[in-house]
Amino acid sequence: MTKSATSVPLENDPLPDLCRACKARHRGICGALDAQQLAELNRRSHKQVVEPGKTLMDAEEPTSAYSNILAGVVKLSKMLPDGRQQIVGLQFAPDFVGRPFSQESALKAEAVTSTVLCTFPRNVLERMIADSAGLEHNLYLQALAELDDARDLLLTLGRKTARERVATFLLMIARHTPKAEGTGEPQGSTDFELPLTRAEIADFLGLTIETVSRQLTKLKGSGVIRVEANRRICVPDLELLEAETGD
Amino acid sequence: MTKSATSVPLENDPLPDLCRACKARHRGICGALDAQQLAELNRRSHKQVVEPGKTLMDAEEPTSAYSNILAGVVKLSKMLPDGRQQIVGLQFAPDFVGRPFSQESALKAEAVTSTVLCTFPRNVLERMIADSAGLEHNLYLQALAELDDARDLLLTLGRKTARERVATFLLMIARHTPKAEGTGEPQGSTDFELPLTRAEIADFLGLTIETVSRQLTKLKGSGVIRVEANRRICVPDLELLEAETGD
DNA sequence: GAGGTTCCTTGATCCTGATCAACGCGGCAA
DNA sequence: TTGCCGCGTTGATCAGGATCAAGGAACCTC
Repeated sequence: MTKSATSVPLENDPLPDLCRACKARHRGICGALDAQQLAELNRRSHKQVVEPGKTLMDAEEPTSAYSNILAGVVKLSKMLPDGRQQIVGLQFAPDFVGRPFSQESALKAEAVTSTVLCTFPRNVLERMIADSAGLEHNLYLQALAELDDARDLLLTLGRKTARERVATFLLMIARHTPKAEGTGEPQGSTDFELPLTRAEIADFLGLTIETVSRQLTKLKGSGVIRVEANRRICVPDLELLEAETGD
Repeated sequence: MTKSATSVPLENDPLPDLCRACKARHRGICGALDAQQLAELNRRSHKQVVEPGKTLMDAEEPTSAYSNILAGVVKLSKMLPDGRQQIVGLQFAPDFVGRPFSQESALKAEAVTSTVLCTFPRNVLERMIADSAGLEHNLYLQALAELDDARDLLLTLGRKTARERVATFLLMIARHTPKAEGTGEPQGSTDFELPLTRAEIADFLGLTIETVSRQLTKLKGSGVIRVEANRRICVPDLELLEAETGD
């Protein structure tokens, strides 16, 4: 495993530039490849910027490509025939997006923020999986991590109150926002931008827009958060927020 | 992959008896092993019968063993500190139970019905994973299948009404109950036993016992199901039930 | 048979979050 | 400027499911 794999100075890094992000967490695909495979992957992949709201993958049409997220946020959602919608997962860099070994995924993947992707054809990846055990291992680790995420969310949707759900969501985003270092932020406090609209937060938490808005207002009233702009949240004390999550 | 792998007559099957179930679906571990590995696995594993309510795995203590389910139903659940509980997955034969590459799993696994397991030590499996790509592939496929299950459940918990949730659950169980052949059951009808108590169904669907009970009564009143005994359900027309699920 | 248990159902009432509705704000095009 | 939008907030009301409460049925053990 590449626990602390930043021993190679970036300038001399044999990794294709698209793939550096993958080394940070076990959720990208590049960490497991050897130099030759990386080179091929880089040759066959292309960098892509996707604007908010655009679809990367749809339940209707079979996916022909896979991607690694280099920057931005992607939502995975499911919809009922009558239009009710549920976001079943959020993915951040350097997550892998796509559904190996299956032509379609029953999921829709959409860019939430402006998103930078490293995209490559399905057959290239599948061949690489076939002859590189490490690659499949990395994908497996990511699937296990997504499974943990999904099950945490199940607990949230099945058993938490609206207030707890919103607090849980805020904490999740706070944890996905890299801590700006040396900014003199007091210990235990954070400041971050919500990548999702209220409607998306509602679809993630199984609530309505109005309820999300009201709970944010109440958390503000309790001094747990400050809402600086619509999207900008300040958490003076993370422990206070944690105490609101129910777990 | 072993799509229809029952070409070998069972009497002449080189598979250890514990592992035959694994061939049916991509959720067991044996399908991927060669004869020698199967022999070792069989030598190091033992068959185990677990009574309803007994714990196979707990969030508190690190798991030291993995299992394959040979018969019965296992529930995976999470609990909040105040006791609220959510079942986040149900596993049937020949699913694999355990959390590779992690000492603890944040989940509790309990037998729902009387369950037959094939259990083996963690280190044996992890060594086999290391030198058999096929094994990890099978585990990966199961993780992907569990992920799909979890996300279906997310949609159910986040966006469906109580009636739809109960219908969805019944249909899920119906589909996991092997169709008794040649019993002269009319086409499209099914008859099955609920493996879970009302309380467990409630914990699975994010509802209360009372709501589950009432919705079952209402579905009965609408002629969608008949409740023959507390646990025995008869679905005269599966399409009627499907129409109640919301999807 | 009495008494306990567990599991399930049903009724009455309450409350959280949904629904319906109005409005504020900022951006943007005509 | 005037209208839009899209996005978010707030208020009033409603309703679905939770909660509280009681009781029935099946199964123990004594």
